[in-house]
Amino acid sequence: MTTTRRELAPRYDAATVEPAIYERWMAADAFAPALESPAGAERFVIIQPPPNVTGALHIGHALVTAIEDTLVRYHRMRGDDTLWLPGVDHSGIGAQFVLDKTIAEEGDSRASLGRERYLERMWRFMNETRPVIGSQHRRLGASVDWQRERFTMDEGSARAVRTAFKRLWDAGLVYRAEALVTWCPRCRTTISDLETIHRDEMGTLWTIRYHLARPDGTPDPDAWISVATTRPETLLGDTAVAVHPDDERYRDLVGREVILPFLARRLPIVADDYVDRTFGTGAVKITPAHDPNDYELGKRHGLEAINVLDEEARISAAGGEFVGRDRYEAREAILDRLRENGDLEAERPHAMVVGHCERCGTVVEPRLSVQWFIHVKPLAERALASVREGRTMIVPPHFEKVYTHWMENIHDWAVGRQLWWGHRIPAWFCPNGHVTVTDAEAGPDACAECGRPAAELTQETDIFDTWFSSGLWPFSTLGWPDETPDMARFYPTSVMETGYDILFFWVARMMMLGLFLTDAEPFHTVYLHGMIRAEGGVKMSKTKGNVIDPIDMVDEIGADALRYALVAGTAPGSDMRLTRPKLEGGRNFSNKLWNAARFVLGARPQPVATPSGAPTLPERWIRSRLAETVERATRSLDGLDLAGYAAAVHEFAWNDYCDWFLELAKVDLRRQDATDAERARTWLTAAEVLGDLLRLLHPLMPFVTEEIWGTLDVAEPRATRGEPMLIRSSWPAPAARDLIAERDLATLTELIREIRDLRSGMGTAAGEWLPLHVVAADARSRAVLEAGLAYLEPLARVRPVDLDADLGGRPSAAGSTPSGTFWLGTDPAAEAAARARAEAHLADLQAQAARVRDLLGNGSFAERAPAAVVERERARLAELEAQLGQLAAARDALNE
RNA sequence: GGGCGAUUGGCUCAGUCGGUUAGAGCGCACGGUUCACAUCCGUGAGGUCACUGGUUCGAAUCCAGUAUCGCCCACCA
Repeated sequence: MTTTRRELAPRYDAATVEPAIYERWMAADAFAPALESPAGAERFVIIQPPPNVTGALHIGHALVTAIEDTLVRYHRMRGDDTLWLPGVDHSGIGAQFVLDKTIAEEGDSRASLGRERYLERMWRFMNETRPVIGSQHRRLGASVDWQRERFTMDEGSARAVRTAFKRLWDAGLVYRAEALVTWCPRCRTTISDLETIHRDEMGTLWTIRYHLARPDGTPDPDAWISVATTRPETLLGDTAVAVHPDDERYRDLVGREVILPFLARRLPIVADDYVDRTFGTGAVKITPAHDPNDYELGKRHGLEAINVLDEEARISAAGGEFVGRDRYEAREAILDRLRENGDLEAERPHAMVVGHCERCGTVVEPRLSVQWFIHVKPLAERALASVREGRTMIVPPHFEKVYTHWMENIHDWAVGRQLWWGHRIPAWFCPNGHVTVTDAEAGPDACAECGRPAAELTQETDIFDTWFSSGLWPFSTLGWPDETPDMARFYPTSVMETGYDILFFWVARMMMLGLFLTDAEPFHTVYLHGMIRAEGGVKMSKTKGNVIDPIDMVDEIGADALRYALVAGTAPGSDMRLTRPKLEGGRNFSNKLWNAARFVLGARPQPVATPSGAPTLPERWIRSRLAETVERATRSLDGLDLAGYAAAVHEFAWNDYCDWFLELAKVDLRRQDATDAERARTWLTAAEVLGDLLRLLHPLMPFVTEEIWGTLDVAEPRATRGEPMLIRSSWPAPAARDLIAERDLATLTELIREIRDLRSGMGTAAGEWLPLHVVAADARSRAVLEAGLAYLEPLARVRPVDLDADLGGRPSAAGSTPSGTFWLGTDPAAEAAARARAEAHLADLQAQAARVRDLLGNGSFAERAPAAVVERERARLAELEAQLGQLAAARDALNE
């Protein structure tokens, strides 16, 4: 650690401070909840999406961390029983995708290694990549309970997965069936609809002639039916041609047969409503094994489904002469041959939607296979009711509609994946075709139906969709299915925070599985954040070179600055643009805090005397502003409005504390006539308010605030109330505001601002002292100005100040505030500018007064508007008229 | 083909229950060597709140429609 705890370096260096601070938190075991829940404490448990084990954290993870850590630190300071449990997801398909590429470089492949050695290799790979996520989380300041860290492939998760599946099975919610599923030929597994990305693409629509069969079974060269297709290679699997039953053109052909090219298969011509007469030729080739619609039609007409693609999308043995060729190669070959035969009637460009694998981008194929399904309707109904009836709230609320729409139209979940890395489905087959599902780690003792011994059973080779284990995360991490102390203490959880992009993948599954397995909503709030975009609102992508790496930013400007930039000015559920200036704004804010603290610590009287005397107006004022900020920050955080919280604290820190209070306090700390006791009181106020500011800001910017806190603690334990670490300190308590101090200080600052404005407009040199003449609006204002003379003079750069100015015979009053009018003694040249300004000001006030007068004169307004609103307008008019009176008097005096 | 969201100064975004003269940060202009900070200080300019119509004493805010952009969902060969 290079910084001492006694003083702050002239420049804030996040790169050295932040890691040292994290070490101190770890050493103090500051993240874990207490051993036992404190009596009377509320519970706050946040659920985070466990990042994929293989990756490095991207900017989206940094956003997750910023939001969640802010909430967690806030609740910890509030004294809630707070848990943030870290972990990583094994990411079945994603991990295999990455490992496959890695081992390919080593000259290996899935096939060359075999399942067992591949999995060994995977575990080795896991152990290499897993620590990366952890260390990056630490850099971002995540105050997670590392002792409870979990992994979706650990033993606890494995047990939860087996138990969950067994319970679903026992409840009759699991079935195994042949179905047409989406298949990725590169990942060589089934993927779900959600994992399929549909893109509009320009393809080709080919028109192909299928010749009618003659009685002897040979194709009739002169009679054919033309069908349109975008995937000619699938014709190898055709088992019919379909037309619309009412289509005059083909009425006579229904019931006859055509001969499939290359394979010479006889295909019936069937009639079905599904066919769109206006599309293509109005006749469709039917490939039940490779098209969802054809599959349905095939079932209606009892057609055979012939699979012509293997798992890598090469033509299978059923494809005759084309066997073994890649699907696109085969397509070209087939087209060439059709062309040669004169059976390719037409080809034209055709806009269509093509499905791609989310993971690898490969064009997916519908594929007929036997799959495990979860019957989700009953699960979805409960998940819907929970949200509809408000037991789980979604933030922002409009995502409830998205959630509802998806849940209402949900399809059964194909949970099996033909991969190796993941939880193997705990189902065993016996030679009699029976299925036995068990949650026992060792597998079943015997077939559940016929009693065949375990030795004769074989386990299912499919594994679970990664989201099945992720869907158990809120409770599997707490020890479920056992009734552990953690389950009792932390479940159901509080807030589940994630991006809206995985609402269906993850949130919906957690809701369904959580309700079914634990009979409780797994969390009471779903907080969805938006996506982070680059400049111009475009997606960040490596190819565009506009990716912001969070760890680079932490290195450069610090985690605090990054966190601030991510949280400030963002609304839940909407995308945000992260730009360089925004990040710099965060850095500047860290710097500002650092320097404010440097000032406060450097201004410490040596020694600090026992304070005495009544607090000054600025002291009362800053405490009142603090009280309001505490209220605003608390309300915002309780309402999950992180941007509101960030704005409240930023405004207080910069505008109230630095720009006004510290400048005013400098006057008191440096005045000659002050006693040590008074000076001590002012300084202590500065230190104590700084202490509370650090508390308020700590959830969002934990490092810089903790570092300053450490120094402040040494310099002034009263300011930290003896709480040695900020992370374990308490959230500021609500306090009463001092509205009189706020009004009185406004009297002073409004005048200062007006004078500065006038000086700036006149082009007065900044250092030049000008005489000030003031006519106070009332006795109270005059008293405030008199008492505040010592502040007024240096901050407005005016001297001497005449508080009892006489308007008669003086130059035009150049400015006015609600508490009075004033003019500056100036040279004649500047006076014209001042006068013009005064006239403009007067006109503005008159226009305002006229507007309010009109409003009040409108009978309907007085009658129908609420009394409070009317009253407010009346008061405003009175104030405007008072100011106008003063200004008019000043002008009259001049004109005489 | 459905659905959702957005549209507020040059840029990025706030704007509560409809109620003063619509705010902030960045950028811009002008001025600044005052002992916390130029990653700063002071001052200022800049907005028909996308458009049209309606409700209302009063609309950025509520309602209807239009336009543009974005996203999600969807089995048309």
